[in-house]
Amino acid sequence: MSAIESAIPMASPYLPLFRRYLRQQGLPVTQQREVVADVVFTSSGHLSVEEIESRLKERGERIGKATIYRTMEILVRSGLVEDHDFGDGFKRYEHLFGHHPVREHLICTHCRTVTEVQDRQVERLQGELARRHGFLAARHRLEIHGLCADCQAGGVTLQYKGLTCPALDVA
Amino acid sequence: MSAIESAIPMASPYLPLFRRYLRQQGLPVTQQREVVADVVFTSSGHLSVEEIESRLKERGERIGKATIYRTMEILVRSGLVEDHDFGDGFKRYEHLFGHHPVREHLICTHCRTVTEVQDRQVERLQGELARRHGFLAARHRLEIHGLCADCQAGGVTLQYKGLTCPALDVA
DNA sequence: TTCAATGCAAAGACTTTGCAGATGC
DNA sequence: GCATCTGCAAAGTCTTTGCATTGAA
Repeated sequence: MSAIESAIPMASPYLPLFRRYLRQQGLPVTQQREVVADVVFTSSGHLSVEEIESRLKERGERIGKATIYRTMEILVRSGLVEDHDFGDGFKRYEHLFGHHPVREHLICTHCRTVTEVQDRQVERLQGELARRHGFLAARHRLEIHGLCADCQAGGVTLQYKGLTCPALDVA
Repeated sequence: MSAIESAIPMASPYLPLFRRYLRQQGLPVTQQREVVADVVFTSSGHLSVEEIESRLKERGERIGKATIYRTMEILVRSGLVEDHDFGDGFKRYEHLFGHHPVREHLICTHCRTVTEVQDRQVERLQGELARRHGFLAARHRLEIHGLCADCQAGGVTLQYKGLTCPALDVA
């Protein structure tokens, strides 16, 4: 192995894909881009930029936030990574290897844990709704908000703080 | 009509609900809260704070942004208004009167138009997925991203900019 | 009168941008 | 070598917070 091909020990087997994408686009394959991509490719779950940054630090890499943001933009554009917005006020990123793209999420409103769920029916539903509106569907995202099993077991209850039946009860 | 009951001309018939909620919670019913709520109740679609602010200016109201944010928080808590995050980098608000809560959205990736869609199947699916994971579902949100009919007619095409088949094509 | 809300401006959190120096090709 | 990237810091955007003043009850 040459130094160029194995600059990163235990690099993700998917890293070459990103290299190829960069070359296809005429973009330089820099060390920073490779390391950032590798962190994302070798992590599971939904990473925030802050989490990516701290994993880089664990590896002894000192890469500026701006570079991380710029690299994430390219990764998303490449189709190798997807970004999510769960309403935390910042984006989260997830690589698309190793499983069918899962876009169904159970989000706990109490502990903010996000659980991935797989279901083929949503795919079908997406097609049906899109067709009905002349819409060309590319991807979907289903979020179900509520309480996870752990929080329920911990005694947390789901309280609806609003009015019981607004429309029927004009005083 | 007393001045108190009709401070706002052509006020939304739902305004009294918000007044009642405030009293229930022991919160003062202020002019600002009423006007902000009325703007939201009498508008359709998904309003950003900036849009709310400009509609207030059109009415000749001069209400600080902080007050708008604080009022929106209460409105969401009251259950009369729902907040959305379509990934624009800011929240949007929608009152829940006049129709079933619609949480299915077709989002055009080109012109960013959001179309509401109604479908009962999603409700059923939510229950099913939640049950399967011991999750207590409160609400859901289904976003389908793609190209709207108008943009398609306008010649916009949905291009996948990434690699054709990443996992099978490691070079 | 008394407690809370308002409005302003400052601070905060996340993200983007500008530019001098470094690096890929 | 030339174009592009990187890293830092500054700026930008949306949102929250602190505090003196105003207002509801």
